[in-house]
Amino acid sequence: MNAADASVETIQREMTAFARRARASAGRMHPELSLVSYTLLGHLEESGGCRATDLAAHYALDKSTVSRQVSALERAGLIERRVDPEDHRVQVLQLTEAGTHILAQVTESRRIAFRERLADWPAADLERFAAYLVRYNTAAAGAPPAAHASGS
Amino acid sequence: MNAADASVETIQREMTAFARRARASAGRMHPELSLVSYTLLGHLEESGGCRATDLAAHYALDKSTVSRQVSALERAGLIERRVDPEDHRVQVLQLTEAGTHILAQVTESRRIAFRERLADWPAADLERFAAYLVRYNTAAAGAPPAAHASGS
DNA sequence: CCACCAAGTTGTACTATGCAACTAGAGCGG
DNA sequence: CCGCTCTAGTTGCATAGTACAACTTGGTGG
Repeated sequence: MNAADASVETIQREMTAFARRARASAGRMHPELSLVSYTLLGHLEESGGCRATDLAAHYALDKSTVSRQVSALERAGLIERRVDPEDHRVQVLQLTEAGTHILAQVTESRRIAFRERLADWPAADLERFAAYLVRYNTAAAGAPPAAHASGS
Repeated sequence: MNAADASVETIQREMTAFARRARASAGRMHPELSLVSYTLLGHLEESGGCRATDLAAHYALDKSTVSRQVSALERAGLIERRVDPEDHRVQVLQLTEAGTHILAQVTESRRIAFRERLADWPAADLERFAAYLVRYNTAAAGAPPAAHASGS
């Protein structure tokens, strides 16, 4: 195995290790907003409102899963649904003020946690690391890990 | 917000996005070996055998969770338990040949998937990315994201 | 109008997980 | 040696997230 392969293996292992911890960590940090809810809210904020189907597609989740998450978020008053006047099947999801507020809070406290862990990193390394992650995830979104199995 | 903060935020968002996908992706890739099982087997291989409590501590899982995972893995014939002769409370967990084999298979196919996504990366970037991840996870292990909340 | 497709919802099942209660073994002070 | 306490692990119970399948409702094209 050459150096590049070794790096790939390290990346694999470390990404995996991180992923395994993330959910639980996120839950411990913010019992009120699970990792999934957080990402859904985040997407709504970025997109400025979208359909449940869009969320499902974006996050490779089943629409039933999204439906339930959305219900929970609506019950919690963090998002609201508006029937699209042009297509009554569609519900446009949008953050409420409470949702925007909570999202900002959680984002901030997550940022603090991350910043703690990254405190002693040189700025140049942070930038490169961030860029690598973006690049990696972009590739992953286009060609998911299951590509050779799922085909989709 | 300065450039470093922006990088931190990007890192946070991208790590989160990855984490959210990882479990499902791993499951689709290898229905026979969940992400958790995979990491547990991996740890057993690395450590050359350890106790359930060690696994729980290492992965910040409840011992009951580990106990069930271990039971499942044993049922599947991938690991075996041996009572420690020096302390009959302790079960030393070790990979069986079948476990070693499956682990190698899954590792290989995961590596292929990762390599696909990283195919067009220069070797130098791979190395740096890997190093960043290791560094990040090491810091995370020492000072988990919930550090400011959990204390321990 | 009817057949078909698309967006969501709901029923059901499964997995991972944590907490609490429990069992069993180890170690310690009397 | 006896009980107290600690540790390792198991089990009962509850919860969250997820998928799949069946269904409801609304749009579209013949």
